[in-house]
Amino acid sequence: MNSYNDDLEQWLHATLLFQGFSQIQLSQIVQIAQLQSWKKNQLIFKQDAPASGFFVVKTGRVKVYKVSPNGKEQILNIFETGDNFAEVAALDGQPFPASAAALGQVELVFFLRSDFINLVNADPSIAINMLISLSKHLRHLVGVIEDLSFKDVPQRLATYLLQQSASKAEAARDCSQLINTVTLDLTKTQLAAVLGTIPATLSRAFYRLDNEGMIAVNGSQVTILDRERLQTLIRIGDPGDR
Amino acid sequence: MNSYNDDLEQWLHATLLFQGFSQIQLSQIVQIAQLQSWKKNQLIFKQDAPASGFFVVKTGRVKVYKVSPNGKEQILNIFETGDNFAEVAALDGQPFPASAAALGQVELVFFLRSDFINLVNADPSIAINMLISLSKHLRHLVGVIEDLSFKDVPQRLATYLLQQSASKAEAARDCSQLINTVTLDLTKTQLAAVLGTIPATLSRAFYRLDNEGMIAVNGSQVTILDRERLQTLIRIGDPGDR
DNA sequence: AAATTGCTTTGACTTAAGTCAAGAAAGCCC
DNA sequence: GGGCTTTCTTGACTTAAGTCAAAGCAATTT
Repeated sequence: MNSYNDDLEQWLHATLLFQGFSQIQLSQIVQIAQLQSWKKNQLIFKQDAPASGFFVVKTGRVKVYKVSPNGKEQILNIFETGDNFAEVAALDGQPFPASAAALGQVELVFFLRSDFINLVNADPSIAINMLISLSKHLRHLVGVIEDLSFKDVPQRLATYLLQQSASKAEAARDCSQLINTVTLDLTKTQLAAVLGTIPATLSRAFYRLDNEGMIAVNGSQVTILDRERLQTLIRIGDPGDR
Repeated sequence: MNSYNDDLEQWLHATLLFQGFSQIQLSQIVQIAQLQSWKKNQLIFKQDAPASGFFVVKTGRVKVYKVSPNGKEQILNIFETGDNFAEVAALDGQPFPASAAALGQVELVFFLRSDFINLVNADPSIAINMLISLSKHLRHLVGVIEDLSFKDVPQRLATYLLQQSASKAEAARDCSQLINTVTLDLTKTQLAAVLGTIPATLSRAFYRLDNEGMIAVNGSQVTILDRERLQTLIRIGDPGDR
């Protein structure tokens, strides 16, 4: 009950997972919360390892990913401040279905599975927000499947850029201009793993969209030059001459 | 409170979603349950339509799938007796992320979103089983992504056949022999849609595994001749001469 | 049983994308 | 800033898998 815990309580109250919770509930949650600190590229948990619990991102970003026997990496999701991840493992007690690693310096709030299960059994209403959270993750994965199954790499890239642009536009109410420049917050190797491809192929996809005048690439700065054509590319397929 | 409802109550009690529920809870649930009957190939709900509620399969099978702008179909999951689906839409109220259709004559138990939300608010413990259910669906989708991202079509087919064989072996305690014959309970066109490919490509994958002596195909009867090689095919890639 | 319909296989072709490797660019550390 | 490492791009090549279309089967109906 020190001010440190009060801070954490305040902070957790602002997350999607714990919003709307009562003071009593929050204080119970804080009591089982454990703060963790991870350095860049550290492995947070590994695929098939026994599930210990779940996490909320305090600061930094985390990638959740799978690695194939051949070494190809597929990033399933990237979690940022306020997001929670690995609830699945905390709920059903099965091993982690994927691995997680810190994309940079990361602070996490960790909840041990057994502690959390006790809490939910004592007060099931705690579980309700988690349903919403799981639903969101499920929808995201459906989107990933859609991309992998239906779209070629340039289409996936176009989809990604428009999504980034949209979420950036939503975050800041900067009108028109800035919305059209997306600053990639991943290396292109990481972006390739998000889009289910490899760096060489992603590089060629950037080249194509740039070459056809839909975007202008300058390092990690990508300017959207022709939203329309990017959108029709995603819907219909190749519009340009080749 | 007639015998009809009693039957439904009994039946629901045996499903994963409602197991462990009290008599009181079950009777509340039965009160909001609606029985639905669908004919083969009927559309149960359509992608992007407003979410009305969720379903439990009483009899028959249902496919949940997406269709690309080009008309390619990707089946996300096939649900059988006792399974529930579309909980996501019932929980977050967002539109359905995919479509669902009856694979044959189907009986469903339908729960209207608003009815169910009321029930959960009144008694949050009802939500706990749903967490497990969502976790299962999430894990399944991760598996689909893994297949699409890492495996070629013969590998996905091998994976499917071994899974079917394993689940068949689990269902019946028939030893050795019968486990090695899998009867496809989908048309090959549907199986192609499950595996994220098209009939022509699936046909060639069957040919390859057959030709290399790993399986013997005879219509919808597939006999597993060499489990070992199927397994190494999935892990490492191509073992045979070509 | 003939006929319509739908499912499956096959063939020839095209194309997207992975592989491997080398060079270019960018970032980082003393 | 030089040297180191990592990331990114490009080229030449290979291969998996989609496309289109035709033919072969199967199943169902009348």
